[in-house]
Amino acid sequence: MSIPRAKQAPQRTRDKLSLLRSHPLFRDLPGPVIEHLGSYMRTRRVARGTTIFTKGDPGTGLMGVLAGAVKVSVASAEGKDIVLNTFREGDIFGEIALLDGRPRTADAIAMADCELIVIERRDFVPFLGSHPDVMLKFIEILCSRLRHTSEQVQDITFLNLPTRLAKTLLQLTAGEEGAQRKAAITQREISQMIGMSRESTNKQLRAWAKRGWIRLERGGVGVTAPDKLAAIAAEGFDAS
Amino acid sequence: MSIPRAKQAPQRTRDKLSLLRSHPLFRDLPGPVIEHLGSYMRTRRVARGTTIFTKGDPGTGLMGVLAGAVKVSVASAEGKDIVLNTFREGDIFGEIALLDGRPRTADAIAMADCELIVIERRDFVPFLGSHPDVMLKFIEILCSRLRHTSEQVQDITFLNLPTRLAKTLLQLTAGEEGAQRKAAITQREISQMIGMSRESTNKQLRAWAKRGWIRLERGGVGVTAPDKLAAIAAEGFDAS
DNA sequence: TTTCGATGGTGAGGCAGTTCACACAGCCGC
DNA sequence: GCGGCTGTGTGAACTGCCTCACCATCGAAA
Repeated sequence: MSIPRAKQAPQRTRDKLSLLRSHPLFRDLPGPVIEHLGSYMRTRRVARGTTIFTKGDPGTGLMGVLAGAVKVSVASAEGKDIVLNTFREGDIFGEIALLDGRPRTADAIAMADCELIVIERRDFVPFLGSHPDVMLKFIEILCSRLRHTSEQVQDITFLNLPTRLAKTLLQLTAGEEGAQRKAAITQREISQMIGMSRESTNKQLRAWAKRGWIRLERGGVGVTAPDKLAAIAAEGFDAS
Repeated sequence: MSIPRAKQAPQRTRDKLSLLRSHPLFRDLPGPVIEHLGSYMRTRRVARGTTIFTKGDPGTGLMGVLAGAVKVSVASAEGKDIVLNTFREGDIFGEIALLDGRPRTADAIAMADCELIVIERRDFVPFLGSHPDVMLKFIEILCSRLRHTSEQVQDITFLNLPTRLAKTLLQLTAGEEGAQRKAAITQREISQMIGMSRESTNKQLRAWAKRGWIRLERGGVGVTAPDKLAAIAAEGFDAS
């Protein structure tokens, strides 16, 4: 859980150089270096549902999200899926295969129509070698990913369905404080994020919708009583 | 799962400089640099059961295992524990708090009498800044940790008790090919590694002991039929 | 317009694993 | 050599969640 959520940003497609300049990884670099990096990047548009890369692929490079949302998930032999992480506008992903050169260990799938930037390993690794400050930034990213995945292990082993669901709904809709907090996501995807069956997830969502805590629509959830969900997420059970 | 297991090494306590020289992190460094590093390190002996650091502690530094074994675990509000990782002679741990300077997110506890080396963050970070090659090594370590924790998430969500237990037993006893493969570990600790109750774990262990696949003794398990366990770990169920 | 896949909704039944309540052995300290 | 603690062994009862088997609806493609 604890999906890193980008600050609410302009809806329109951003320029790739503007992503570089605003991203914590690169923003401290001198302008010419950023333009140099930009020349290595290419952009890629993918439609919702497209597989961006697959488990076992040689990890060709680093990806960045200019617009849209991406989920990184793995499938079991029995066809079940679990979502390991989600990424939105301004996030980067795929850095593990970039850094260690080993094959991808999960699939990346577009949750919405996306515009991505791609930078190849063969171009980036030499750059990295001569920029220890960027290496340090990557170390920070890896540490935060590790803390995140660790927390996921704890959530899965310690928390029950309502608690995990409440936590996830709050994270999905965080950053939309003033207005109606809502997220565009299917119930199946929610169930894969919390590692529970779609049916169980649906039943809990319905129960909350009946109490007026959330609003359900096709392909989306809106949180109307974040305080109630926060209480469940904190208490560890559904105190009604 | 997939606990990184150090190669079988001499039982006696190793010298701290010898750990540095043989560890992949440092072995490519010139001799004087290693001796310089060694001057920053201090060693610490802890008895089995000792808490080495606790969740929430300021992350003071990097730890290395000269002798013994350490588990990194977290406790839930209800008193349940889960083991996130285990470390043995030759391994290093605690690198996350070292690298990002944030508080520890888990407890480290000695599973046996240990001799550890400690290197403080304030000493190490400046060193790191001037040694990009060591930073790269840390990046590799972080990547492999991330792959490991990711696999743990998958194991917990996809696999059932017998499968996870078989996998863990094999990893615990790996590296002792020729002789009787055995590990010194309590059943409670095993149950915390696989995220199941002690009772359920005990029942499965007994069942296998009755079939002669493993041998149980107080504070230890010996695997006598690794092939059978490997079959269960692969098949995903207990085909008898 | 029809068809079809993806999404959402719902109940009955089952089972893997938990929880609880013990009992008993070894081992340590005093 | 006496407590007391840790580690282990076991059964009965309970339960959260899964599986299965549907149906309804929507949207896009044919």
